[in-house]
Amino acid sequence: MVVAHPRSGVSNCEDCIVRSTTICGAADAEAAQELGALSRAVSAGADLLAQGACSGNIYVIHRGWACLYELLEDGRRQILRFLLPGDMIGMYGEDGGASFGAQALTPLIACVVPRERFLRLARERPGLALRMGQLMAQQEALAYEHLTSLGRRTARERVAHLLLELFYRARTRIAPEPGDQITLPLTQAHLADALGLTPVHINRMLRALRAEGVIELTQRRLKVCDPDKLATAAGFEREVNFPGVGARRPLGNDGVAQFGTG
Amino acid sequence: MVVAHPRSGVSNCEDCIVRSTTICGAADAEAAQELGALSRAVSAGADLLAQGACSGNIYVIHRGWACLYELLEDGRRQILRFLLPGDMIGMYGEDGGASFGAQALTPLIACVVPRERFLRLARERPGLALRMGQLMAQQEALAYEHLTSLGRRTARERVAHLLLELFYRARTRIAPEPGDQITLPLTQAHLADALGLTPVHINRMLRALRAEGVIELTQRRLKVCDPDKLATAAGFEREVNFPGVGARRPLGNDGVAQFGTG
DNA sequence: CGAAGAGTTGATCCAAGTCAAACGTTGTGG
DNA sequence: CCACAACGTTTGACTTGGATCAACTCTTCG
Repeated sequence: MVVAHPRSGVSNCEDCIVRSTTICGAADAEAAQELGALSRAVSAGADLLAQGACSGNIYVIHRGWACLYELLEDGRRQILRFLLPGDMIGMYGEDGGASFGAQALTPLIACVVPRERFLRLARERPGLALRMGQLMAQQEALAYEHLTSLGRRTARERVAHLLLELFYRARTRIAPEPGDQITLPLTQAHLADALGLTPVHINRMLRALRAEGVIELTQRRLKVCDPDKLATAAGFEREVNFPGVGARRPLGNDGVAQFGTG
Repeated sequence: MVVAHPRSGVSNCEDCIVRSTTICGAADAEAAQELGALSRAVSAGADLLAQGACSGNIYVIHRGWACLYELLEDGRRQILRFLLPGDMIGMYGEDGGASFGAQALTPLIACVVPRERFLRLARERPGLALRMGQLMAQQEALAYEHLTSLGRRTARERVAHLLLELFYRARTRIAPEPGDQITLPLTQAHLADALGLTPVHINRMLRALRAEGVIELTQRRLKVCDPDKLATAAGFEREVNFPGVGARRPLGNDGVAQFGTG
């Protein structure tokens, strides 16, 4: 259920760990205050934004995971993007209702910015508008990378590619955890809906990667045991390159420490 | 081959038929002049922008068709987007080379805007920056629609969906032709690379649609004989809805005249 | 005319889907 | 604290949509 946050607005924009990576990084103090003025808490599994709804808002993820999805009329679902802290949705107009929905995957806190308010701020601050364009360009590149996966990569490559991307993104957006692990709050059905496969087939690909000692994945935790093998399985032959994540590093070093520092 | 346009800049921005639909629509006279100052002609089949190149430019298609693509290391190709007059590429940074390439499908004229010049203009003109964000949001929505096709639609649905989208987009971007036809300068191999299928299978789907009297497609001309059947084949059950194209119309009227006038 | 590219067709194969049945985990309420 | 329900994962047997392979034909254009 959607619940009003006990106190409107996130507690403290100055301490926000994703501020520099998101739209607020380009906002002066006054604008930042307006952007962070409202927030909403959503429980895991509930919709932050229902497909077809007219919310009139932009949402910036503050804490937790969500996914952007499209539902077809017969119930098939495509997950378009996983949303991490700092990610933004709602820039696309909603005449006739939002084309895409967003569902919380964990308990979620999102900053709520009425679209009109954002436009007013941005009309006076070119830096804000440009920053938004830059973020959208990153999203677009990420969407294209995803598109290539669905169109031209095998099931195994898709799974490896997505795990690598999520591992990398989570490391840069969420306070790092001890060891080369991340919390991955997704079911195999989520991976299936993101990758255009069935949960059964996702399961087989994951088991294979586990059997080969490439990853460990249990109880919502992902550990990348062999980053190079995972990159190879994802189809990277020379270097790891994630347009839209801002990540590019040569292959050939072992260990995981390089991730997030390039 | 890439050839310098005989006279730098397109002949006349005032007469540009896509001006209002693209970035230039938000530009004052001075900015418009700077945006249209340089252009480049590219012959059919040549790259406007090679994947991996560092051009430092934004390109706005002025005349002709192109496609944005990603090439995998083993030669597999994914077409990410078909570019029509008014479409823009190159907003995403190119540190280490462009992640995606763009190839002309017909003789092409594109306006060339050095990225630094655009940023300078946009820093002084919030309207320009906002317009860019709006266009990118449209592109993003279109990319998501494409993503859903590759992930969750059958081959037949994908083909019908893409034809409908291209038919609709071409009608709004290119001077309309007599009859319910458009020029579609694509080979079946292009459709295959866009839809994640093989040319052989594209051929079978097209033949089926032709045999059912839904479309006619010969010699680079597409005629939509039965728009409702095509919409149904694309998976639309109630209304045609193209996020990112700005098109939404109810099903149930015959004829094609409604397209492009909504 | 002849060569290269694009479209067409049939035969066969295989990656991923479907179906079905356990088995594990998690959370909840009695 | 246990029992049970709901949900997620695993596994095997079988099917299928689309790929692959291999001709052959039709256009286009120099």
